[in-house]
Amino acid sequence: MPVSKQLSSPLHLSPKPSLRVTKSERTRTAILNAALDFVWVHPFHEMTVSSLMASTGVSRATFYQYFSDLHELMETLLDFLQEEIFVAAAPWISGTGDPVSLMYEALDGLVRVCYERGPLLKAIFDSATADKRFENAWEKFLGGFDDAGCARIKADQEQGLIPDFDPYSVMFALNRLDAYTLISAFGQHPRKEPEPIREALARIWASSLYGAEYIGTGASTLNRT
Amino acid sequence: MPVSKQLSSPLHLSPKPSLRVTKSERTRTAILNAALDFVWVHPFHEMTVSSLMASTGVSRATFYQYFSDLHELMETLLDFLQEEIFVAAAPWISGTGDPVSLMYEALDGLVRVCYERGPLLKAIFDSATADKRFENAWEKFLGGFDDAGCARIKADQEQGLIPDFDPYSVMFALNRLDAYTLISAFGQHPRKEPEPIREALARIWASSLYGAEYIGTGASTLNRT
DNA sequence: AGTTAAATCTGACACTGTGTCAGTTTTCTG
DNA sequence: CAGAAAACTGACACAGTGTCAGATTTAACT
Repeated sequence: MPVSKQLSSPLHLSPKPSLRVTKSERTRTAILNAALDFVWVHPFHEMTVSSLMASTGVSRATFYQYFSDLHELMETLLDFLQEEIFVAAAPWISGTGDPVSLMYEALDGLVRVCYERGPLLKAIFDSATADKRFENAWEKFLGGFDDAGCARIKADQEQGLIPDFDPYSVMFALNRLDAYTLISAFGQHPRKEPEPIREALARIWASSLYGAEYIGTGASTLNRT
Repeated sequence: MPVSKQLSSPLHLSPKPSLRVTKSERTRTAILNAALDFVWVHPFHEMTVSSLMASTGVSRATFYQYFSDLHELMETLLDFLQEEIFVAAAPWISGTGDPVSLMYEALDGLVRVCYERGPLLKAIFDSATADKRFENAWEKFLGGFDDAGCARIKADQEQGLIPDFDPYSVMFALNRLDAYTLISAFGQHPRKEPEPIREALARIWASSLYGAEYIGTGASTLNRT
């Protein structure tokens, strides 16, 4: 019998550490954690309010006390993931120092977070295709990176580090590159190995922005888990 | 009153030109065309069998004589689009001559097709997220380009035209770059302008594969519509 | 500890959309 | 133009959604 590779279980949320933890807070967190567990194993389109609430012990109707529908639930999880991704990408977006090293650092962190959260990321992405409001939220999320990255390119262009081209459309494309590559690679079971993906993204970013001579400068920290 | 930019209407399918056009063929084509019309204007998740059949004049139950569900319908449209995309991408995949020019030519055709078919492409993509079988078909579609592009990279690496790196993961990433960039840019109303997108993709491909010195070599044919 | 208003939860209902089937109507072949 | 095959249909059972009036539980305050 082949030993199947065990998935690491998803990180759970815990209620805000206030003095009194009300029942309401506990229930809400239980629902969110049930959703995290669910999407780790099942594709988003199999998620129903019933299947979710079954694993919490409270009734289906209760779900609607906390979320207006499944998309609002997923939007909450996006907020949570967004935070982690912002932190990871921060170096290149707002850091100071050598832009090329900062870019490698940001990409490194981004790959790590997306690898850890792979199935969640994919579920969020999938749920965005079935709801107008959530799709807007997702596009705003990506759009934030378009604008921030665009600003960084302009700054580096003024310093002569990046050749002169339309920063917006290149940034638009590079962000979609990251998003869909990471979702494809890490949103499935089994996930692809992170290291080759990180190298491919780093190569493409480095050569497109700063030129071939910088390729391979960045050292991966992915292996010190 | 502001004049809203008119969308060009979607190209329709016609039944195979055989001697006798049976009623069955006509009905099937009518359903496919109704779907083309529908996704040009509405997002995929608003498509129901009823809404589709309403615009054909035949009853809802008839739909199931031709397709087992909406995803099978979309799979049929994918086959149709796939053909156009293969033709567009053929130069770089299997053409002979200067690889850099061939790459520009393929990218040029790809952008043109995806611009013309934008909303259809997006609808196909969206429907793939809600069905296991169709998701596999979509991944096989992209996977075909991964393999073909990979072979081209290897061939060009042996000729010293492309630096030595793991061809698979770079090709994986570049294909996801194209797919999601084109879907994002042209799957919405209004679509983005094709020319800046083409330039961004061409820049990224050229610098990642053949090096900075080739950027800008390719002349666009996008404007001779 | 006991009371009670507010917070939380629930069963039951109306609704939308799916996929199927027995039976009717239309097509078109010989 | 007869009749078998092809095409179509109304009606049904099912699965999932979102809502609401009322039941139950919580926890704040004597």
